[in-house]
Amino acid sequence: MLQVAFIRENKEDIIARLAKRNIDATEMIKNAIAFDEERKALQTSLDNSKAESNALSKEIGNLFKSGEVQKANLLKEKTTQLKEATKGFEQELNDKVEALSELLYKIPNVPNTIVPAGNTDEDNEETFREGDIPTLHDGALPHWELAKKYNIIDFELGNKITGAGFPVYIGKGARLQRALIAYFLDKNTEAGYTEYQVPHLVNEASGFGTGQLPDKEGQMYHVTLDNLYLIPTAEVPATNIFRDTLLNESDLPISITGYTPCFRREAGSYGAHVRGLNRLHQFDKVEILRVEHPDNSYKALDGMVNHVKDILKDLKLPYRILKLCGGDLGFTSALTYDFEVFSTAQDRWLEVSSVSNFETFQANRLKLRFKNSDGKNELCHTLNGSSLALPRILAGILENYQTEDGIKIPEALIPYTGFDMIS
RNA sequence: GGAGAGUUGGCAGAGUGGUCGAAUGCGGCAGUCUUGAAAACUGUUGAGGGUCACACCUCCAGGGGUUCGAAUCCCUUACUCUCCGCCA
Repeated sequence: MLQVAFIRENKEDIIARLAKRNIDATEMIKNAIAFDEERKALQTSLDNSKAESNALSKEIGNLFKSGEVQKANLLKEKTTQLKEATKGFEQELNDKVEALSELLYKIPNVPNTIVPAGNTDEDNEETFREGDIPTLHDGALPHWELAKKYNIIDFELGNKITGAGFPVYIGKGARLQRALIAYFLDKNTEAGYTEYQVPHLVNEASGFGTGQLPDKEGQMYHVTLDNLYLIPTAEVPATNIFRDTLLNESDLPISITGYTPCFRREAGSYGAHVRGLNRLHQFDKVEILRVEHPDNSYKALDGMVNHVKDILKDLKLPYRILKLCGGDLGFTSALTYDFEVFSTAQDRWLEVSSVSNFETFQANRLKLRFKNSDGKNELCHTLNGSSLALPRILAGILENYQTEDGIKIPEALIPYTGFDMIS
């Protein structure tokens, strides 16, 4: 969420930049500032009322000590009236604060100036493309057919055990999953990210910390008996490591990586676009996350983009990078690059990674700060990205590496799979 | 599941009704010494609101209550730990 002080000082600029998301924030911004003014006024009234009570209490204490009980009792009566007033102000203030934060929760992050305008994914700007799109043999299959043909993923079995969107990986398919996870984690740790294993269920406070709650709770599976949520991404537990923390400047930057399964309730659309591995309720992902000094966060974003590029290059998958337009940008992000791998047999691009800079948007809600060189507490910048999400990478490999004799394994993965062919 | 103890500043940890925003240690910052660093010594150092700056207000897990006055007493919720039980 945005800081009120920031809104107050950059009103026009914020409205102009939010327009890139195709929202007219004029009213919200105006209200936020007005609510804050009102909040301040109420706070002052309350403070004055409390200051008076405090002074009286002190006086009463002294009177009791010096034995002037009658005088003390007189003052006591006065405090009773003050209490009423204080309570009233308190109530009003609470209401105002709540109204303000509800409003703030609804204002998305301000897009970076380089974010292209646009409404949908059509308007995203391609910034990079690499890798050759292979020419497949006649009768090349989409990955769900390949999965069946070689008996490496069983979608129907998942239906039986749980429901749609919970595939079962079998034999070399399962081994390939495990190989990808290990490979990604190795690549990330080699690049300086510290590996973490985090819980797959989080409490309510964590859900609030990263903004899944209060609005998007429908997207998470909820364990009502214990009031815990299954994580939709490792970003939630990993980011909440830093909830309510005050770092030293020398602690920055922090780079962590972790593998988790991800659980998403979202039903999504139907048809070919959600077939097979394209969209699942449970999938595996390796995440990278950074906590940065504000001056360095965009450099860090570039670093993360380059890192993901290296991996895709290493896997020899044809991919492109998109700079997301305002309309496609996530609520909390200031700038996002999406990575898409070309799925040759489906003849479409599949999103495999999304790398974002949230600037202070997450940190503000998390209360993640560092002590800067002036000794002042300042919000950190947070960034994260997938490095990488498994299902669509798997789909990309299956489809792009298929031959008439079977599916070849990318060279970089062979040390992890222990085999070079699925046939 | 049963019984008990606890939750205090960046961290550890004292504090049982007014003199407590809170001892002490560690850490951080600044300085002395040193070619430089370490060590040692000296000073300084919680957060938020508010103000031009002060004043002032709030915060001792969250919420509520008692009281003129609460870190301190009471209720409640969450969490942590110990012992017992169960168990991978």
